[in-house]
Amino acid sequence: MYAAPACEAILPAPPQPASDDVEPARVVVPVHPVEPVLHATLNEAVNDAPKRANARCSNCSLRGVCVPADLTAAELEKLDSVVCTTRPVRRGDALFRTHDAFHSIYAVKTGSFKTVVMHRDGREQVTGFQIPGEPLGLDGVCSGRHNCEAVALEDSTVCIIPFAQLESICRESRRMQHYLYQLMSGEIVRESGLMMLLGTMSAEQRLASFLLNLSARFRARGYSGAEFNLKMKREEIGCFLGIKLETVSRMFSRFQRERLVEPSGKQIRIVDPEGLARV
Amino acid sequence: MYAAPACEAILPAPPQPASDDVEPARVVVPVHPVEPVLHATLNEAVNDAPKRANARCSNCSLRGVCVPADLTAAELEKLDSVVCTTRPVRRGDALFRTHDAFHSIYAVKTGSFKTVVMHRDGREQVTGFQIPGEPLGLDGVCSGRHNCEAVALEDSTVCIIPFAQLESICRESRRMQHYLYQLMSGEIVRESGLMMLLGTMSAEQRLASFLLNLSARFRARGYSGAEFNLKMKREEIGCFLGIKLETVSRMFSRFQRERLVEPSGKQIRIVDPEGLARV
DNA sequence: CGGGCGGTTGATCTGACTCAACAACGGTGG
DNA sequence: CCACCGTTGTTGAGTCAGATCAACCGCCCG
Repeated sequence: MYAAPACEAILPAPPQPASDDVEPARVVVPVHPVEPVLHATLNEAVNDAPKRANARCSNCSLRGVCVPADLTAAELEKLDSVVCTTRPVRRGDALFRTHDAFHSIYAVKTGSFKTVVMHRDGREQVTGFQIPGEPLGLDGVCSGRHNCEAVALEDSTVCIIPFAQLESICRESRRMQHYLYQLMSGEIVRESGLMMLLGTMSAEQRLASFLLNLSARFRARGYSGAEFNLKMKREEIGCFLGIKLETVSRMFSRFQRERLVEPSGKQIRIVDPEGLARV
Repeated sequence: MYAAPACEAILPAPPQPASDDVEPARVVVPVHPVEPVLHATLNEAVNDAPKRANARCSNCSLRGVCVPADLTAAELEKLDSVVCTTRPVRRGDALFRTHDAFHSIYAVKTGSFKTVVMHRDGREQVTGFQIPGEPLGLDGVCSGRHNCEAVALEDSTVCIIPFAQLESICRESRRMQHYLYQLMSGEIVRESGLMMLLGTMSAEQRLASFLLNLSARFRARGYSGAEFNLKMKREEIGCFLGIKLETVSRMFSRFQRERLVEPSGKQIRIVDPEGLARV
């Protein structure tokens, strides 16, 4: 389970020899990226306006994470011409809401998000947490409206990728076309894994899976897989895992007692990953 | 909930004015399609061999269900050139298994399937049931291997759609390209709905949702939405809904007591859909 | 006719929920 | 700087929905 997390695949798992270029080494140090302050002074209106700026996939530190590592220069150039804007989203604000018209998909650039689907009776289910390099909004293609809401867990930025333009790139580049199909298929696989988690696992196993999965995703991005900071609160974790917040808290305590993890508030250190996997 | 089933969307919900052509009227009669006998005499070997035959989307009774209703003649012709084979699958046999190499996606033509993901420790989760017109195998695009196994619930047939060829059609036709993205996105939405079901609903609500969803899907295909035959057994329903077979059975009994449904074995008559939706 | 499978129902048990109290934390204003 | 208050997290006690274990029925099929 530790080596091959079943749920929440690390993006799909496309041809991604990855780490044979300079990128990972450069981002390996910070357990957390420094929170960008550039938008801390922006007011709400400006906050919502996309910012045309250094949003170039060709020199983004996440190249090879949210996009295949081996695109040709021509393909990268086309991507750059489409993915030309980023947008800051403040902690607690929604990037998009359920039933918003769908125009773009997004890639988390910095920070983190949760996606939430809700029932008319008020019931909510968190369907995922997204960290840098991970996609948002793929569920909107189907009906032309977003099916869930994406909320920033901390001050964050996303790259905006207008879907119609992405589609036309994909008609020209076989590689890009296939990658987009892989991305969507990966989301399907991720959700199947979660159905397995929700349908068959005990509360203890759910939390263990969750921690190992997050750990693997952080590691895959060059952050530490052994120690990380959970930006989401216990209630959101519970809502994601299909259990109550008190149960989440109890399971954390149990793991601590059993020397599996060392939680200090939101900061989590995974002490015994094999033990966690055995739960 | 009844009018707009949250989980298991009826294929996505793409531009599908549907019923303004002759198809639905023609298939409206049989609550069950007559089970095709053509392959009942075939032996196992032949059974596995795809059959090149009248697999033409252009005159398939499911046109407008598994493919947009308003494709141009040219687009239909291209589709026909790719979707040229069907394959019978015997009850209990697998169309594909987890880790099989991915080459094609499939559309159920007759019969029905379940898809199952499994954990190395033997835990299983049914991730969906597919009826005629519904797609199978989209989860394989991501890694190039199937992520689940698809098992026929009765003697069935599928249309085989080689994915590489479908991709090249999609590079030529904007409509087809977008439809395929919609199809995959629809699967993502369907699974989100199921996560909501598994994460937040009581056993009673799960079964009610399940029945209403099946009902809507049958209805959308011209079958009766009020009375249908569950090909899957109680255990499979439970494994899909994340509850035990005894609980499924108890909930059926409860629904019968409350005059919501009239089950006689696998044949189900929905008596009070509004009541079911209120559960 | 017998055996096995699928389904139903009852009795008991238990993991997670609910309700409740309290501790720790972070931000705000005096 | 500290006092205060709302939010978030932890822990305990009691309850309940659904799991488990078990008996039994009906049906199909050899």
